[in-house]
Amino acid sequence: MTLTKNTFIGEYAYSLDSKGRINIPAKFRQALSDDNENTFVIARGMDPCIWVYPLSQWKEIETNLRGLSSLSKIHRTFVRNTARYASPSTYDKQGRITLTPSLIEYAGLEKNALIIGMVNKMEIWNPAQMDKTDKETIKIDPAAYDELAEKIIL
Amino acid sequence: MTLTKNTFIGEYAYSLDSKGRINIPAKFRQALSDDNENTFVIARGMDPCIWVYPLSQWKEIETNLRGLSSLSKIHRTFVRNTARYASPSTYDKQGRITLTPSLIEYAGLEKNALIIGMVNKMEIWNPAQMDKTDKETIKIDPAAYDELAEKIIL
DNA sequence: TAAGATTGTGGGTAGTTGTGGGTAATTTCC
DNA sequence: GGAAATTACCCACAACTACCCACAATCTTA
Repeated sequence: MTLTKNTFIGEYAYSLDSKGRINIPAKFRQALSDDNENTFVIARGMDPCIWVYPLSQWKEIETNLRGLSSLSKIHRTFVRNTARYASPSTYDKQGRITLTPSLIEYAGLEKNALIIGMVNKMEIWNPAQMDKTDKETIKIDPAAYDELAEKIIL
Repeated sequence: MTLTKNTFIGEYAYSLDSKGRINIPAKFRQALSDDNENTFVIARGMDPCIWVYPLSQWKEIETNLRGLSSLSKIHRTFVRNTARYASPSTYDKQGRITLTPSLIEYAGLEKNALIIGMVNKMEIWNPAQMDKTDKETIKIDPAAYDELAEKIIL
């Protein structure tokens, strides 16, 4: 059952094979709209994980990046860091995409991987790193968190 | 007799089968509006239970989540924690949805389960856990209750 | 009250999904 | 230009999931 197009939720435990390929959950593939041509764009996440965008979503990001002036150092740095490690990846007949060695290293991926739906994109984590990050969540300001929940959750 | 569409009240004692399926009370299914396509979205509750939203209700949450920028750490964490354990589930010809192992574990569900109407969604509880939580309710600040009474007429 | 319809529960089966590996085409480097 | 390495495409299989049928208990209706 697919919800909204290009929308991803849920968590999946998959594995990386010796060729650096990883399966995209069938539900996520089915959620892709046709104009994505079976293609995702992988990039460095802000957390130690890989971000996986549908191609169409990434194109919007590119448009936004274009709008940033290179006169600003912060902008230049942001654009560079975002674009630098990004790479398109079309999934094969079995539904797998190939990750780049650079991103695998950045996310500290080994055999096991966690794929997490983040609504407009997905994240690929090393399970151990995810655990660690989960534990740090506790340190987040509870008041700010509750305020968010108040606004978002029904 | 169904009251307002997509509105759930009442309590039901059902059972979880070996495949992780649970019946949705017929009254609740009949209360679903057609645009839900016989589908609910299950997610982690704030209490140790499973929250079950009508699809249309969940889509509103998704829209809200989309509005959060991934540049903010607290936003990322919030989106992840919310989306991660959520999963759509269409009920079968017998009126059952399938729960995910992760949510079954989170709610501590075994054979018996309590389904409780929460107006805009429903909750699935382990009966023992519900008892325990009931007892803790006594500890809730009476002043906060009074404040609510100003807003809600019983 | 009796017959019929509906509801909750159990289980079987066929199609789908995730994973491993092989082969051909392409690219890179000497 | 040719060999080695890399990449893209294809096939195969095991595990799982979604769909289907069956039945007993309960509720509805005539």
